Amino acid sequence: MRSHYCGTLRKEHIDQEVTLCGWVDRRRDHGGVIFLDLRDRDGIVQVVFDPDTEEHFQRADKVRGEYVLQVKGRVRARTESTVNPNMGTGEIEVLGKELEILNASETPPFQLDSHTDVGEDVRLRYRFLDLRRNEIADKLRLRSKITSILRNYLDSNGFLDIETPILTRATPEGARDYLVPSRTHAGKFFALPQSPQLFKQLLMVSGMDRYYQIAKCFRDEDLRADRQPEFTQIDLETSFMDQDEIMAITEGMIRQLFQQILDVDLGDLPRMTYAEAMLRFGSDRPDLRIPLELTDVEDLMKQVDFKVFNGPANDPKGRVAALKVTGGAKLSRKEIDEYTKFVGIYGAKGLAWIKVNELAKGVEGLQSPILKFMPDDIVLQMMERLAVADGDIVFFGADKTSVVNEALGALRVKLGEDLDMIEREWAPLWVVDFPMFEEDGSGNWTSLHHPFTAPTCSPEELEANPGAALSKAYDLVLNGTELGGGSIRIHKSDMQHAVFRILGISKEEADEKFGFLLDALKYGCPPHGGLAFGLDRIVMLMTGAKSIRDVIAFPKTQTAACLMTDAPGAVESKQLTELNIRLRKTEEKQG
RNA sequence: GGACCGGUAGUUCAGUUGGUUAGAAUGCCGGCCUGUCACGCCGGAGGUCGCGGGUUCGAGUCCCGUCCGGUCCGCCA
Repeated sequence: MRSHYCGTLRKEHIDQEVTLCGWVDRRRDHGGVIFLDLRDRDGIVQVVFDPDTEEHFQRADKVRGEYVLQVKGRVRARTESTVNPNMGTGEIEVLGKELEILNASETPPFQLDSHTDVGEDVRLRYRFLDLRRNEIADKLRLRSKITSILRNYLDSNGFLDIETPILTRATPEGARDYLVPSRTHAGKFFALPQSPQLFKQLLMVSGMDRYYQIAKCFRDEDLRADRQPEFTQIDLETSFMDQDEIMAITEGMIRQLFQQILDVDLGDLPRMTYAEAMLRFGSDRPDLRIPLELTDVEDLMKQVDFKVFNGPANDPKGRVAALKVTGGAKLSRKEIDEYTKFVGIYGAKGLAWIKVNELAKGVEGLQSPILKFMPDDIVLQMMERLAVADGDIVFFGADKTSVVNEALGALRVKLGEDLDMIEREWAPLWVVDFPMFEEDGSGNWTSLHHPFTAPTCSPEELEANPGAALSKAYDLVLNGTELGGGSIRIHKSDMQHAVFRILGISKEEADEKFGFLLDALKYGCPPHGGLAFGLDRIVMLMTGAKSIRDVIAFPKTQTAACLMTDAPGAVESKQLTELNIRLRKTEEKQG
């Protein structure tokens, strides 16, 4: 039906007869001449109809926005004064000779041109129209290109694309499962996978050696701007590769991706231990674009009355840290109050600060509501350690370590953005040497990664001191976003049982939930490990999208609903009967 | 589960201390126009102020509840 895509026409097509198909983006009727901007997936081109072609001119007169047209005409150069530099096709236009209306359109609920500002709820209700806009469609096109490059890389490195089940059983990975009732097993449920974790490990036991999958994953947890209930992972697993080898091959994948899509060389990715990241940035996914760091000052503060910081005094589980902000003394009292409120979100009970006005005057040159609670020599020692200069401000946090890290870590990022301190466009790194376990506050251990992650020590050492154990886990972080993470897995039964014991999972429970994995470990399981990248987040970063919804064709709202299909919906009682399900609450709203 | 922001014409928004007939822009409809490109000019239609209750002589505006959309905390690798 067509010879060219609208957006691809250029000067070299001049004098060619073309047939175009597309939608009417805009129509400008000048009485004696009608301009139609015709849009398809590749862009927009101006088509001109004049009364010489009377029948077709009359049709062009009847055309409205979003009508679907087939246009035959000749490409011609625009005169110098009518060139439009804002359009890719702005140097040419198509002189329309024939116009066929393939379909009419009602007036759309919102204008689809690039100038329209429209609420996201309306866009999501009419997502099929929203996606017709090139600025949205372009993100999906880039997503397709990204998956294509990743597949090529993995294919050429010997990875096999193998599908794993969507209907599976509940996994222990922490998140709430989406459940699917079984008709043939009354009272039992499938779960949708939170990730293909156990299946890919079993594929290694099977000798598949290198596996990958672009896998849909499901987690029934509350949403965020970068979290959807169903999302996509680039999931991979390898046998007989150690941690460095896996990191090297996946780092190569991400570098090639950025090279080919954005022409950006990410270089060799630096590595940082989890402990260093927490100490310097208060986060295990530090945004290294921002030149601000936390500094421990607990030793200096030992003699100081901690009540001024609203924190627990000399708590061994606490942390006292400072965040120096270069040039931050210009912040107003009101702005500091805003930041105080901001850190309150993370549980900080206050935000102490010292402004450095004129360091040469010593303590006299400082300004702060907390100075009167601190000995002068301590203050000056601290200023020296922080290497402050005139015009700086220093913020302090003193509380439980987790509160200080989260509050000052978030404040660091916010100040970096607010004060326009972002130094470079891309700052990737690996975070390594994660702890195996963390304490949940009531003396129980939980996995920091997941229970199949291998530690760096023996099972005996692990059980002797779980809190000190490190794991062979690694996260790839870019601009403060965790792009992906993985680990070397446990491939021996005694280690897996040791981990289960530490986590308080009984032998019976382990057998019931992961009997198949424990069985597999008995029959020659190779050393193996892998990693999973969040495709949606990668596409977000590469397109600059602020919301994950912008990189998913049909996303869900914050309450995990689809405004277009109105899912989830009620079902007929017959269906429930077949599934042996009775609803506890009678439904007020039907249909 | 919690904090905060928003919901007024198809769309994006304004609406003062609670006061008479709820406005603007854009879109839409009709007319005019041969070089526009977010065309222009003239005219017109278009409203359950999210929903329910309350206070009041009087509610878009105040109060309570509720639904929807969003950002975040908790949660979530």
